[in-house]
Amino acid sequence: MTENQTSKQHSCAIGSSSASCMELLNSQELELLDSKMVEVSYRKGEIICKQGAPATQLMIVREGLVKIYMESNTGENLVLHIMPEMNIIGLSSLFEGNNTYQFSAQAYLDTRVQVIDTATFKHLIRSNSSFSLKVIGLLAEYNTVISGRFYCLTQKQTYGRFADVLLCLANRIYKQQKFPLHLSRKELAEIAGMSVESVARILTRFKEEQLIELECKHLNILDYNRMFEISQKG
Amino acid sequence: MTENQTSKQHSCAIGSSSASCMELLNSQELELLDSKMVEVSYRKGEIICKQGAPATQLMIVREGLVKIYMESNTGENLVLHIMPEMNIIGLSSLFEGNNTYQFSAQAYLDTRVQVIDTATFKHLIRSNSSFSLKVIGLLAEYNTVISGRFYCLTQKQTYGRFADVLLCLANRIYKQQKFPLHLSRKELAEIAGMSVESVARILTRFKEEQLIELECKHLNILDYNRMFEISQKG
DNA sequence: AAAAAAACTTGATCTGCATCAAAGATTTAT
DNA sequence: ATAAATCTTTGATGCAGATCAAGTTTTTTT
Repeated sequence: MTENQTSKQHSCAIGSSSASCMELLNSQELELLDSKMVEVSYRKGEIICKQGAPATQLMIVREGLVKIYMESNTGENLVLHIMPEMNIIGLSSLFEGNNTYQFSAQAYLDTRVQVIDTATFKHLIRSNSSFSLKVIGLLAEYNTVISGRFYCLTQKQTYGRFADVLLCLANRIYKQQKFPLHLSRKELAEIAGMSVESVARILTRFKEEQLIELECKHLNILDYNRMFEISQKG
Repeated sequence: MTENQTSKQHSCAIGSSSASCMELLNSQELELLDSKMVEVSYRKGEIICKQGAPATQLMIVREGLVKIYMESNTGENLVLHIMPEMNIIGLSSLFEGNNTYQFSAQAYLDTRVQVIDTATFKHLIRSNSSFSLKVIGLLAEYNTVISGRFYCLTQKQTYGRFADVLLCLANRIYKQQKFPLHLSRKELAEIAGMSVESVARILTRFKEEQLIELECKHLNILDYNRMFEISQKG
């Protein structure tokens, strides 16, 4: 399970860098931030922000796991990004002339965010060049994450995509090959861009082939190399 | 053909804002830029940068049209973005720890670019906060463009996707409903994420239904509203 | 603890679109 | 101008994966 392997597969919904850009602020800036910032907690499943709503603020994820997605008229959501702590929701609404959220955000788990208005955030970018460079890095990374998912969902087929999702969970969230599967089949299906039935079929197939083990809601990737192979071939 | 309609359809490969961030530099910074910058011309079809190659420089498109795409092992390319002049190639390779291009770039038309090393570019970001804010805006826009295409190619089906491409060409590139169709069926297919045969079939169908007119390599969108409707329904 | 609801699995069918194939049109080379 | 190569169109076939349907398990409610 080398990081090198992970980086090649361009597919994961989660970025690799920890987005701790707040560390770069000086005490005065931190003070400003503190005075302007509000902390909000969301329960699992609650909507954090809604596509189309006025984007007057950014949200920094401090704890939990957030799904960033686009809503379609058909009711099917397109998951763009999954954000663990230290990521920033709404950065791409920062660009001029764009005053609404392009995406919705929902809590996968109980989540705590810090809300900051865009004006203050822009002020910090202006006043602190290291901070600004870090924000650019963050946006660049979000770009890479979305492009990777784009590639994965359009070029690979179901087994490859699903292998990708499992590897992503193992590598980026739980950081071990055996992990608790909090997500429902429906949520997995949404992330992998396929039907619930396909998820069920692929899981049973993976079990049959001894690729994974699934007991008491814990998933164990038994053969990491073959799983990686499947994710690569598509 | 209102801009409002255009903005709703989240599908176009081309951004709307002109990325003239260079205007924000002062004379000293421009001098630095000039001394460091090299201009390179590419012929139609030539590769400007290659996925996986070391990303030591950025390229500012000054003239022409550039395709940004990911290469897959199957030979099929995924078009992420189409950049007219005043866009910057390689911004998303700016993030720390990422030293290779994630995408390839190829000239659709004869193209002139200005090449600048990332170190100098980062220096400019640090020294000029307006410039840095503009770069953030640009990256945010690229994010939106890619997400829109992601949505379009995964949620809509062939007719909707193809209508989108035609509208994108009309609105963003040629800025009129009748325009020269320089792109081959193969290139159109690549942009719309479908086979060449599907493009041919859809075009004849659109002609039959009097939605478009195609003579002497000029395409005319006869019924903009219905085309828009098709692009929306998917 | 029983009943109701939701989540999951498995098989059967349907369909959008790619692929294959072959003919016609256009461009490029000779 | 003719031949060769490439591009485009149109029809026939095949397939991955969605949808439909029905049964099973798990979770929630009462």
